[in-house]
Amino acid sequence: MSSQTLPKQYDPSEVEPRWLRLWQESGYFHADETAPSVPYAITLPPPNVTGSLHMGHALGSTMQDILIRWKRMQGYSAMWMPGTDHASIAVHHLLEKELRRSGGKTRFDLGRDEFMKQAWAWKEKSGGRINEQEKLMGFSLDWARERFTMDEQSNAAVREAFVTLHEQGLIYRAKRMINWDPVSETVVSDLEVNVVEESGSLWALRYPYADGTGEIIVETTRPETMLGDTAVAVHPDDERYAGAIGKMVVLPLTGREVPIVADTFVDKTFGSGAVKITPAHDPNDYECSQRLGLPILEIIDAKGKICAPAPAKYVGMLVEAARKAVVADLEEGGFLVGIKPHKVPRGRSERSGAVIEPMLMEQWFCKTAQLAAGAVGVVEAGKTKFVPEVWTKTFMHWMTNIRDWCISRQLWWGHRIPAWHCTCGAITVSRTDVTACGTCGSAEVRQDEDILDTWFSSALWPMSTLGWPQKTRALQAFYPNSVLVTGPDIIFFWVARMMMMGVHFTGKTPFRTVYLTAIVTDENGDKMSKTKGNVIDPLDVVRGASLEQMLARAEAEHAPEAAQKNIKKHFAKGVPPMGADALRFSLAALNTSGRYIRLSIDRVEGYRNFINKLWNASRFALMNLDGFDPERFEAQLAGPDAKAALGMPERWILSRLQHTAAEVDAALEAYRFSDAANAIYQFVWHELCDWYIELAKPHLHQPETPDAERAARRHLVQGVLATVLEQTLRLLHPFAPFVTEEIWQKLPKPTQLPASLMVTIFPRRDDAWVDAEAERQMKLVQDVAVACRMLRATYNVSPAQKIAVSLRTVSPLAAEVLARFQAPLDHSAKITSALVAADGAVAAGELAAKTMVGADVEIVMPLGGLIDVAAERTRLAKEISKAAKDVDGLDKKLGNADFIARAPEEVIAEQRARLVDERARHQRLVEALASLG
RNA sequence: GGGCGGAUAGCUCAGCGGUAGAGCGUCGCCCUUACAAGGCGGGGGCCGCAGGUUCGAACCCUGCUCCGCCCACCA
Repeated sequence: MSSQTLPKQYDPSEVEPRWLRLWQESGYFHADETAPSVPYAITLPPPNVTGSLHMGHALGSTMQDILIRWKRMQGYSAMWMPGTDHASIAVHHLLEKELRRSGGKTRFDLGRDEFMKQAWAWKEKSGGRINEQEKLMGFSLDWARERFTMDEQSNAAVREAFVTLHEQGLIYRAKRMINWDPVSETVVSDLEVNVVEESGSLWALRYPYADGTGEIIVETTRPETMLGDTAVAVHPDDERYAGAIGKMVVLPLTGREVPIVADTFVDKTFGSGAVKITPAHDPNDYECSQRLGLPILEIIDAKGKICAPAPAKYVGMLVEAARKAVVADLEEGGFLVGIKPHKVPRGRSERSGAVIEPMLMEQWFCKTAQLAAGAVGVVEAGKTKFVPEVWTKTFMHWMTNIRDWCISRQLWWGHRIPAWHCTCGAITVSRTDVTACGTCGSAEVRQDEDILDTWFSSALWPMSTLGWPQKTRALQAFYPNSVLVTGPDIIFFWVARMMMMGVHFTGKTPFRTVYLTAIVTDENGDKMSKTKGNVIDPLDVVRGASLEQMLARAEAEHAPEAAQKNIKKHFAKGVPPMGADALRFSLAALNTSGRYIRLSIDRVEGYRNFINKLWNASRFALMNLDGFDPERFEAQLAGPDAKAALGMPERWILSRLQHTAAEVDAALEAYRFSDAANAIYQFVWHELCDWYIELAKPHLHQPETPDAERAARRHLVQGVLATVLEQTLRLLHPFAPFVTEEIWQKLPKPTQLPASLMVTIFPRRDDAWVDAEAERQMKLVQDVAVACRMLRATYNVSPAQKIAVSLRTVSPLAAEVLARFQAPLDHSAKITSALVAADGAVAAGELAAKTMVGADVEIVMPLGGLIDVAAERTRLAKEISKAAKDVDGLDKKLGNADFIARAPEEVIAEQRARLVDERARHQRLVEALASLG
């Protein structure tokens, strides 16, 4: 088998497309529901078809792919379900923005059919782009199963769920106080409203008593709503107004008379202690009106404009304009008592940013109490676990305080509600399209104009993608999913609702574990946003982007001026191409248990360097594997004397590999992605590259004249290097699939292995190769080498210069190890060592730099004229003082009777041993100092 | 107003009862034929503050001070 050579630098742009194609064609991404192996399933949170993937998607999906690839390599039937979400209101918002920009039109100018046509076109474009991105990232999604939330199967699931819930009385229609978005002209759910405190004013108004005996002062942040007041409320215990309760006041500007009522919800200490009641446009006031049976006047319409029965003067004004007009008129009429600045909580639509208008409207609702109880139940029973665990509380708290869910929307892009209204007033809800009223039989029926909240279909997603409501084989195999990986920001929107629906319809939780990822921010901890111009686009990181390209794109997307400026600041030199592996590995390595991941190009660059390091280690291996026979080596390794035939460094690296495999496995099992990535990083860079490859070099070097023993040794070292590398590639493959596959394909290896790395078996720790003794010996060699290098560096010894060094030790064990590994040690530290059995006396004669390794080994490095006695004294004095401090501390601890009496025995023994070592070390350092004269 | 999380090296974070760690940055020396996207070495920490528990606390408990989230119908 001939070795192959690799270029000096890893070039992902050349490598990635090749394997993408091969994997696609291989069918490895597909998991069959009829396969005999144990199923492992993840449903990809379907990205919105609003644009392209952002870094949050890249993070979540990379973690999913790591899990899927890892489990696939462990032999599971690993299924990862792809798909996209129609994202009703988000798509509306985007399309309408486009309409406004290109001619000031609204969806109503276009009409329902034409709007839907455009929405579908948008979906095709955006969905295609998302697919493309997912493929480029190397995600091993089961493409044959790909779904969309508005496809046939999903539509069927939505209808089934809606009708069933309606039959069960869990979906109902009612007139309730809802959140109205006057810009999108639709109702939105409580979750889609963000309440922010904004600066506004508090107006004090004078309402005169109808009987002319006085007046009452009310304070409000929304004076325009006074047009719809139907009462003034005071607290029943408020003595100031004891006599006023029951009186009528004349409502200014309208002339209407409204009563003064008593209700305990009023806060006596706020303002005047009297509050105007506008039942139709304030949730508090509405509830008050219900308690007291007050009339309701709706004076704001769906467009956010004042309407009758408000006085004609104001009708047609937008809320903001009406406020100005009302205040002016009140002032003119002498009803305005005062204005002061006031912080007001203002609800804004999450999507459009419009100020939410609380309104009374007839809508469809989903009753949540019973559904929530089911979801809470599976969590309490431990059927679904949250990782990190802290989220359990957040989930439970919301679920136990949940309110009914408004599911209808006055939008077009989505699932139309399967309810038909008849002229007789009856509503027919049906799984199939209705042509005749279910009550009177009339053909005068028309389908409800509204559509369902996007999250209604999302809630069914883990089931509907597997064929529900049909009892399919896929559903049986892959439901419940093994894990859901998503962001904590959609626990309520999505996770909770999937659990409610899943438990309700199947009796089973949709997923055993919910793993919540961190939120990706920029390096300053600010959320990435296009308006801020701090977005790092995953594809830019993968393929690279020039500053010009980034600016051009921002311009095409109509990003604000400030964003352009920020892009110039953040990405002055653009983004260099890093490759998908570097990005994937970075995301894993940075994904600690924290709530945020601060990502920057610099950090990805560090991990790209790691990928390149592995590349070059492999390059070295391939350059030195000529003549290597994997079959022969495998047979040797399986033999009874295999271990004895290997050198200590070989046994050491194989032992370290076992630890690494165990660590990676354990970390992934616990969703500690950064620990898994870092274990591999540490092993590859600091064990395999820094030490093993260096120690292997002399053995790999071809002798001029053939020597049977050397050739045999060389073959063994080649075998260990190839094996360790091959196993490392397997460990790393879920994180960095491309580079590992590329190297693996070129590596000489036994012929019975499969055609792709992605279907090899994931390494597990093999205790037979764990070798504590080799690790102990290697540590001594490393420590001595490091100490020698330190002395060399301290005295600026040229790297080319070999130096004679005496290694003096009182320990026969250490002496034996050092003797055996003198050659590799000399090679690694660039020294010519001489072992000396120390007799306690310090070497006399020429001045030398000295240091200790542990308590046993004294390193004496004669440097001839190089040594600076004063500097050496300072350095040694520092070491001595540190040792003295350690000795002191240990002395004190062991002199403490309580410690001896109460601490565990092994701890005491450990401390005693340390004291002995530190004392000896200290003693010899002191002697070394003395020897300097 | 409730609830949750965080404060450890210059930066980003691990560690969560028994010798304070990593990555990046920084400083010094090196283009040593796998890799300068590299090698070798160094410096750098009252582990937020104050108490307590313990033989022993970065770690457990209490309080405080800052940051940051989430939830909530107060005019």
